[in-house]
Amino acid sequence: MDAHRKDIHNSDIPVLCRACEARHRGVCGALTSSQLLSLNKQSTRKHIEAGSELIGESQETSSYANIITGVVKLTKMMSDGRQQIVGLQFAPDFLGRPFRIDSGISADAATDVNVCSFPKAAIERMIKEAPELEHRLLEQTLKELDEARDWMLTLGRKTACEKVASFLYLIATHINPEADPDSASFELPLTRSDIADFLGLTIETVSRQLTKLRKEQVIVIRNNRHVEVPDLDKLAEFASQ
Amino acid sequence: MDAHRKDIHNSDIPVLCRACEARHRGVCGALTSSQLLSLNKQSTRKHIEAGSELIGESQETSSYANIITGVVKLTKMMSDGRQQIVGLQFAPDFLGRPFRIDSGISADAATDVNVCSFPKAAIERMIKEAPELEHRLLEQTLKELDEARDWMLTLGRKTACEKVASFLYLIATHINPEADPDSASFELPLTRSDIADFLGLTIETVSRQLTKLRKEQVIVIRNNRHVEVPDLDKLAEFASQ
DNA sequence: CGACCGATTGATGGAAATCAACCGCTGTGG
DNA sequence: CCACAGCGGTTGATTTCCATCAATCGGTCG
Repeated sequence: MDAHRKDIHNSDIPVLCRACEARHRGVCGALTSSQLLSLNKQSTRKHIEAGSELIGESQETSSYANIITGVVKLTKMMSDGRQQIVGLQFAPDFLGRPFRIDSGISADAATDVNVCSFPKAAIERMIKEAPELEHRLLEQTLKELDEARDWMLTLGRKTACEKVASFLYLIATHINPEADPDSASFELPLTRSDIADFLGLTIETVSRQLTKLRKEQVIVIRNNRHVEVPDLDKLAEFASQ
Repeated sequence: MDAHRKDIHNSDIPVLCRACEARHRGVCGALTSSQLLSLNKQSTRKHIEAGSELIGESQETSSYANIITGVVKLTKMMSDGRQQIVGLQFAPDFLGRPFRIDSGISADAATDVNVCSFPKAAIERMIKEAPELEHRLLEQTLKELDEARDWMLTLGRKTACEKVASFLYLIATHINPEADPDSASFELPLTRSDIADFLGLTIETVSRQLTKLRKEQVIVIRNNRHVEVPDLDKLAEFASQ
């Protein structure tokens, strides 16, 4: 992946981009430093508070964004109010659906979120100039497809307990990818209600399974939100994965 | 989409490609007639019988393919035997995971299938020459991602009856896309067992819901496999979509 | 302090899984 | 030719897991 990075020195990299993960693991890694500079002129950093909407369900959005920090949830809703979270996105994921207005999905900030936002047109023009950018988008889309299909197995075939364990495992391995691969300690980015919507369960069942995992000593729960996992392998067993 | 077709006349189009849907709606539409000709020299038509495997779960596959006719099911399996169908593919879908060996998915012919198969290397070389080809792959991948997320809502939040109705609606609208948009009549490409694995149910529940829909006069069942839907809108209501 | 919100826990009900019997069809072999 | 085994599918009886309904807890904010 690093082979695609056109820059060797940081000399002509925009200040805001220097520490940005999107330039390494994200889509911006596909750009030359001059392209990065031009895109940077049109980009703005934005802070979005937990709970507010990034992309409306079928409202047209005129910009794309990279997630800098925080967690974004992608939700589908039925007309009678039932809803399902169909994806979680972490830094440095690319946010926004290229080449189509909408697919009945809304994107909301699960936690406080910082994004780097660009006009749609700027990205689409740049795609034409840099095929490598489209390649990165394909890579991310394939990754999201894999994740969606993994989750389909969880939704369709796992028990409530396995679902909750799978969720905790997912968060433990995504919220801080560089951390210890054996144990983990983190703040849950979702409320019980969100977790239920992600797992196709009710909040009561989520709560019961969490206390079950706590009693089985698979996890330690501090403040309803803070979770510690002393042994990730053990958690994976409970998740059947 | 037609704007991308480089050919006006059929004169220099390979015989096998002339009637192929992949050249219109599929990935081959991204190729010039000379590229098509060169790819065609390396491609072979293959017939696969219902039930046999196209891509093993983690075995490396050295070729990609376009589906000419038939239905392919993508399956994920757990170590204890539970399984979930995570996608169905119809003509002229592209088959095979670009840029990665595997993602724990196996592809099996649900019905008898005809494919047009190419060596992996040929496609990957052609992607470098024709960015438009990668664009088509991105389009298809985004479509599959949308479908996967739609299905996540079905798996997580719908009742057994809504799931079965959703499945019938999916088949009715995909098996013959050009047909009457109001009613439908088709052979189910999946067994009851496959349907159960697609819906996250058991075969018994699938069977019960089918008879329920039959008694409610939403569908007519002829030979266990042949289904008629006199009113697709009514079916969509039962599917809550 | 009390209202409110998110979360937990308990009691009960229901939808789907499980267990089991049976149907209709096909192919096979005595 | 018929007996019967095998397979996919249906139907019935029972069980189980999760949803639903309801009460309570703990923390925060006005």
